[in-house]
Amino acid sequence: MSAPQTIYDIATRAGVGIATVSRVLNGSSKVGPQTRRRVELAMRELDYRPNRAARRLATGGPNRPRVAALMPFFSASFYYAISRPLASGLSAADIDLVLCNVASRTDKQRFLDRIVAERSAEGVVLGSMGIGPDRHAELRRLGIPVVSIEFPLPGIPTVSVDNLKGGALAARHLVAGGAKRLGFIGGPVLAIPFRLREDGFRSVAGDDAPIERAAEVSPAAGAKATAALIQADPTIDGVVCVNDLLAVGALEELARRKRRVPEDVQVIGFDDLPLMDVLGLTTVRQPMSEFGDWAARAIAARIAQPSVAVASQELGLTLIPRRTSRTAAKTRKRQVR
Amino acid sequence: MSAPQTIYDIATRAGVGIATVSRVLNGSSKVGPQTRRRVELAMRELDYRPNRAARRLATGGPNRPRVAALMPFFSASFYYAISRPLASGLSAADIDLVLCNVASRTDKQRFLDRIVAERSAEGVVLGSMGIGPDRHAELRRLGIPVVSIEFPLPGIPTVSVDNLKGGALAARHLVAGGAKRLGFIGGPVLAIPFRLREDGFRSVAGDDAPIERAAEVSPAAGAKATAALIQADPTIDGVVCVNDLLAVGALEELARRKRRVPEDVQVIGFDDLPLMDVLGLTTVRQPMSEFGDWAARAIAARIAQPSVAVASQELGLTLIPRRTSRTAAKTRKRQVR
DNA sequence: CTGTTAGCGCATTCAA
DNA sequence: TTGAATGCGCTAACAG
Repeated sequence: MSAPQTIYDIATRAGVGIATVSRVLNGSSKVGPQTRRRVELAMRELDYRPNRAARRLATGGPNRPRVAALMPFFSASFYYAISRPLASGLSAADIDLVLCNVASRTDKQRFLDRIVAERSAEGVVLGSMGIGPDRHAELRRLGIPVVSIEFPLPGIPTVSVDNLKGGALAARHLVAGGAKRLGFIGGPVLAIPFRLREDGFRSVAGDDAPIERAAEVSPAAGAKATAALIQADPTIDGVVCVNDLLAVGALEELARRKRRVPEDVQVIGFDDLPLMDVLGLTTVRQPMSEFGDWAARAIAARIAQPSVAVASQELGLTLIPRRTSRTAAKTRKRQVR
Repeated sequence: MSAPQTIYDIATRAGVGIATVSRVLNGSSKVGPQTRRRVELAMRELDYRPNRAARRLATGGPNRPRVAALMPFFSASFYYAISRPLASGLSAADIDLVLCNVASRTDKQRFLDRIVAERSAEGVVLGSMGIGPDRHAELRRLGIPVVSIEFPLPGIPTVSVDNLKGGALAARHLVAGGAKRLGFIGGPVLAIPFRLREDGFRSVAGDDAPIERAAEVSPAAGAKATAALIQADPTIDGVVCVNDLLAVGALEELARRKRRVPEDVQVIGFDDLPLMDVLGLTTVRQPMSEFGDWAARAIAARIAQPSVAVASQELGLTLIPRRTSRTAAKTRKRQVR
């Protein structure tokens, strides 16, 4: 590719003034057809492309802020549920949302590098991921506020739930339903929330309870982990899953093995994703849409008033009993915190 | 709010030079603490916010294009499935993706107004929605390319499927499974694809086949429509749904009425959303991720080479037989087109 | 450590 | 219809 051309280059090339170039650029009708053709030709020949920043500066257009949302967006519909209110909230605050689908650690760094190098965002929303203290310092130096969803970071406003308590809640629910031997299906260990739920589970099921960690979060992985769990201990009659998708896989595997749910084995998930009601999965519901709402409000506030701090918030978890667990004496929804 | 301030304003206010202001703005360490405080104070008092365009112009940073994706993003996970590859594809092409969640007609106009007024995007991706010819002309005058997903528009490259054929395919599948009396659950009439599927259905089920149109696309609406359908004609033994979510609702309603699926009533959906395999729903699969891939490639190409046209493309539909339909003599996946 | 000066690329007067 | 000159708000040398 050629080096960036300017209207001067193409004006010279076409033998006209820059004003004329600008005119054809903006589709002004006050340009002779002859001239227009010459200019258009020159633009094509030089592979010219207008500089956005210059245009906006010149036109004095509004200076709408942009926030970059970094999330492993498409790994689970969890983020979908968060993005919806996030997008709406930001839109209402007249802020543009730039989606950054983070699929790997390098992805994340690439996006962040860009943001600081080009100052291409006035705010950053982190979904389920952290940033190093150096990076944080850099962003704060540049005055780019950051808020986090589901990933507590020192000095960064965060919205989260008590995952430790949530894991315990799930385990206790199955125990209340009569489960004697609990197993746990975890997720990738790097995910802090997953680890906390696991710890919570342990706190009630004991340290010797069998645990399987799925490498990825999908029904297939959940099925595989379930098989491993049963192999490890055939007497298991309660499976706590770190996430709904995994739980769905557990259900599939159990059906395949002709184990009745919840009679033989109870299953509980985490999140309460869309369609889980249809599937009848008992789960611990996360307030996903509130996550998005909060993030939108928080980042908008930080951008509007950099000087006033916004406080982190911990939201409540709700146990949603459905068909995959036994309800001892009419268990109802139970609010935690 | 106050009128936009510049660094000159705050420089004057703080009694320093603009360079110093710029320095504190960028977190340069070469500023006396005393001076810095004065500048920061002035900035706060005047509610100063830097002009992004000017910064970028001055720094000569890369001129990354942005494309605005206008979709009813969060109404169905259908768009989620499309956005994923769209985001990845654009990211690979070094293009920013700005999400525009269009919830209403006015929303759409607002976003488009902005784009033309502020030239805030170098490309537009339309998801399941059209634009008027005047708007189209305006965009083309400004040299902002547009591509469309699932909504054929004259003069605009579009990726789509043959919905007419798809509707017929679904109906024929149920007939092949032995259905004698077919009913149809449609969606909002304004949606062209929905209407086409309905027409396709009609072409095989006949004009007198009962049809219910759900006002919104959700399991609840599907259940309601199913009830109405059965009320209209209790002998119905095959339900073709314009969309999977509606089909899920149909399944629920049928279960509630103790009608066996597929023995008493067969059900087929459209899309093949995530988890439909788990639910065992027979459906007509749309190549959603290919939609996103195509859109990313198409808009990137248009932006890179405005002079070369890109052709519309029609993708294939696949029938996915599962547990909610009867397979006469081992029906296999059938590719169309 | 701080101020002065000169562009960045473009839209837009104002004359011609 | 066209061109020359001016400024958008900011960063980055360059002096002091």
